[in-house]
Amino acid sequence: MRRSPVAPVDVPLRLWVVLARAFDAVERHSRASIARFGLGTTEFGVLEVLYHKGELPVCDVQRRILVESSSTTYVVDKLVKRGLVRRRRTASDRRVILLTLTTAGRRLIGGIFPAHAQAIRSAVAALPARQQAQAARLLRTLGLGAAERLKGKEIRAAADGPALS
Amino acid sequence: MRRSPVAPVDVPLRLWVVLARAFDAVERHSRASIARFGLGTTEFGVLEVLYHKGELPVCDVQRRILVESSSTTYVVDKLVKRGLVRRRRTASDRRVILLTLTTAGRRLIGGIFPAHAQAIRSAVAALPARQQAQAARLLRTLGLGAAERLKGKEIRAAADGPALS
DNA sequence: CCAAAGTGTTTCGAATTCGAGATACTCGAC
DNA sequence: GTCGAGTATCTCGAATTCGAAACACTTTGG
Repeated sequence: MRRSPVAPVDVPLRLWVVLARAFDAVERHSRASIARFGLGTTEFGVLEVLYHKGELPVCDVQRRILVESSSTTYVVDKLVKRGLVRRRRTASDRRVILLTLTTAGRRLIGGIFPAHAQAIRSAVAALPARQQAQAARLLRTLGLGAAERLKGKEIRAAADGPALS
Repeated sequence: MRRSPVAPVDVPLRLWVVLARAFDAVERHSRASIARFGLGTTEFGVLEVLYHKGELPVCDVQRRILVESSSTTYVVDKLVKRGLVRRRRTASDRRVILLTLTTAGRRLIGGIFPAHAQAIRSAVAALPARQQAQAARLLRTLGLGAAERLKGKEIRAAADGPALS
């Protein structure tokens, strides 16, 4: 009677699977929490970043909410139309557009955020605090490493692609 | 001179942020790896599940690829049109539709999978094997717990919603 | 056997996201 | 200064995803 009838399980692949599943499950909590207030995930993301970091260029916001630039424009447009966010030009660099919360926007996110934070706490509560911190450390390393390798690949692809085709 | 000028950082929120970032970074590797072969993430997901598990009902496939049922129909349709997957009815339960790879589908995914697995290994290589296993354990607990709490909430919402409105 | 509740799959329309490519601007090398 | 590469933002069309609801079938409990 063998212990492992098929394969000794590929650890990296297993990590990727459980990472995706964990993200999905927690994201559903997050989504549900946010949906209560009539916002989408990325809309909430924009408001939250501006709430905690203050006025920021679109590109900085984009990096934090993990969607492409064209999607960011779309989301910001909606928030501007709803009177929650304002666009403003800078003198220092005329390419960038700064985003700020309006008073209404600040009031909205300020009222929502605590409940949302609570929802996230409950979502990850299967791990005790100590293990949450440990998981966070490991995930940070994992994420930074993956992002780093990604940058390398992009550069290689950009150099190879046009040159070799 | 204080150690922590602002806040002592909320561990659950930080965990959620690094989880999302790690997922995003690894997912980009995965996406890029899969795109080389002219497939989308979910298309690949369907092929891979069928490759490793054999013939399966649509609903089983759906649970594993983490998209809603309507999206599953959409993706399976595309794969059927491309001649990679076949739909088949069962006598035992006439509601379910079984999915299988065609010969072409099996050949395709069989040729692709090793390279993809390699891409994933490289994506998560920032963590040594020991820590990968540790992260996988923590994420498994986290994901299962979050999914569990989610089920509870849905039931509560279904009971509350219609009754109280 | 029947009704009601539950499950598996699909349809449809709307919302979101992406990718490629414009546009406008900055910066560094020459 | 000016050319070219790089950056910030936006536009547009296409692909993907979702949610709600329809439909077909099965199961459960009288």
